[in-house]
Amino acid sequence: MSVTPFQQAVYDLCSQVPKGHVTTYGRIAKALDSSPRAGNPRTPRSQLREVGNALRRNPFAPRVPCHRVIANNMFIGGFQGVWDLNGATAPKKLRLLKSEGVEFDSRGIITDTRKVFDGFQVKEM
DNA sequence: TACAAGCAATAGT
DNA sequence: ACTATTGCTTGTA
Repeated sequence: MSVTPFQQAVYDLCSQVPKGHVTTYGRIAKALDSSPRAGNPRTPRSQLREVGNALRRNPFAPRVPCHRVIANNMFIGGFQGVWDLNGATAPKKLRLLKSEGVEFDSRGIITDTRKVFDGFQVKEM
């Protein structure tokens, strides 16, 4: 499958998240909203799904730090399409993030919300 | 090529 | 706490 422009934008934004930081779906959606394409009125709500969709497919599996994307409610979120801390992939995501300096509590909530990255540079298309 | 269904969520009520 | 939302991606006919 080929990569769509939307996915490129999403992955680019994901790549902008520095090591040891995380971001949220809302932030990405908002960043995308800052570089709208004419004639495409969209709302952050719809973009959330698009972002999640793109990341879930994740054609750039380990190349894109999709594990640095968490939910806006500070929940770590899912991984590889599985939204379950007891799943097979979530612990992996937790360990990955922890190795980068981002810690979560036993419920999967980030302990240091200051590590949420919010300085996306919107790339012009 | 065309159509239909689904989605790692969020905001508002 | 629950419900509604909304555009893009993916898969199949």
